[in-house]
Amino acid sequence: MTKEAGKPAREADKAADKAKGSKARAVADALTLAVHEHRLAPGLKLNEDEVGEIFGVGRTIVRSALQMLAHDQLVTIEPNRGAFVAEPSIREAREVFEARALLEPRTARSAAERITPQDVATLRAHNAAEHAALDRGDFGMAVRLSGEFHIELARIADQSTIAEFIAQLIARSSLVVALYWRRPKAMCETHAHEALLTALEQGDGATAEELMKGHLLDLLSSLDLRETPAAPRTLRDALRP
Amino acid sequence: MTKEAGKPAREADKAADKAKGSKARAVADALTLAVHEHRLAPGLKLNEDEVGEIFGVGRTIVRSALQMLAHDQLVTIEPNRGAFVAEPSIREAREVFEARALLEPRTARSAAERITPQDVATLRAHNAAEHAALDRGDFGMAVRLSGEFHIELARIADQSTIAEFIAQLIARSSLVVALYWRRPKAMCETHAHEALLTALEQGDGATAEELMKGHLLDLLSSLDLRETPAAPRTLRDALRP
DNA sequence: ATTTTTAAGATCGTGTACAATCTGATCTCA
DNA sequence: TGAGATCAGATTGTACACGATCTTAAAAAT
Repeated sequence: MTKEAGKPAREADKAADKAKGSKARAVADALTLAVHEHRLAPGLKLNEDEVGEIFGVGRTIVRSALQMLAHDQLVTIEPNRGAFVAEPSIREAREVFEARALLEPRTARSAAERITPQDVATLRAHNAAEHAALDRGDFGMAVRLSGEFHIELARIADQSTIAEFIAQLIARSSLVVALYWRRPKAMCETHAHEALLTALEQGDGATAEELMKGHLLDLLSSLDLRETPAAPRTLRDALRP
Repeated sequence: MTKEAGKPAREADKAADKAKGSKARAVADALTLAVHEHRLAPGLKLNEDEVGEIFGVGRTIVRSALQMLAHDQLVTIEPNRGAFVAEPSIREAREVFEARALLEPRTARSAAERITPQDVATLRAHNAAEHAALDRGDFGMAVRLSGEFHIELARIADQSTIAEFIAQLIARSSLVVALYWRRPKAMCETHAHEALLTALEQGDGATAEELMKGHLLDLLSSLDLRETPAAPRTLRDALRP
């Protein structure tokens, strides 16, 4: 009996599951969450020793986690310089939304065809939480929940490969929003999500696809992606705050 | 100052080849290439010490490279067990082609709108090399070149984010082909590529999009993705669905 | 005073050693 | 003989130390 008998509750084991997967994954997930909630500003330097100290792990773990994030383009690793929270260029920002425009509308249609009442309940809960966060003024949490809505949709569509891509794009979108957000008139977003939700609930795939397409265009148009003059955006300047 | 006299010796060639990326990237690229050429069979165990010995690097580098490949789902890392060349399930195989169907046709259209004579020349060279490899009976090289055709197309479309996704999907497609290929009547592929090339050369985006869509469907239909594959690859896979 | 040089400090890249874990085989007992 | 326990070998997970490289800033020379 070297091992505990059986496997206990699945939901309660979530934390243990991550710890078991690997500490590096746990650190990477924590950092990703922080990016989703806009708690890590683009350009911030992520010192390996410092991060390791915070999470109580060695530098090896931190390095592994940072490499994961670098692969998702959430951080950029400059050789012999260190890791920094990524600062997506305007071009990259456009590319991210271009990719989302290719993936998400069709995925929303698929989701509409397979959605279950349970899924609807989950999404409604997400929506409610997002509203609550906005009313509370917790913009970070609102951005995170808004992104999770899209990720959950991809998961419902039962296409884990595409869902993985979308998750990456959502994370990068959080950085894009942090950099190029125009005005806090984002409230339309939650309404867009609600309209989507009703279409999904009725199994109306075509409408869901169109709504998602429009939603992404709205999001894109709410950004300020004009070319910055002379681009004085060096890392040194970015680190000045 | 005298950098050349420092420590060139045996690593000079590799340093010149991948001067920018680290050694880990070089190892990862080499392994990826081997997968593309069907030189690494799915399910093969990649012993860290062994790989390190082959490439003349330490286990740290190998570990980093394997983590990169694991992120691309080219290898699966089982905790305390090691790394194995991935064996995509039938479901994963379908998902890969589903994702390609979403990304590549529209990307082909974009490529047609931006393609330059230089790009056409490059693609023609690729095509010729693919034909030559097939005539020579070098199927591994043919598969690799066929994949690179698609990747190059995405690059021409000037959407590096989407190109990155497609590159991942192509790599996984190589594994899928290795596992589920039906018959060596793949010659249609090269003709499909040639038809695409002419459409691209004429800037006919709509035709290119349609051709790509059909090409991907042909590819998918040339696989044997029946739910009951007579070949449960390994006992481990059979026991761990 | 400005520019170049130089040195110090800090950070990252890599190899190596040790601990944890798994696999496979041997041994014991019914 | 067969099932279960135990142990040796091997492999991965992690921490740590040393060397390489970059940044920073002071100091010296023009």
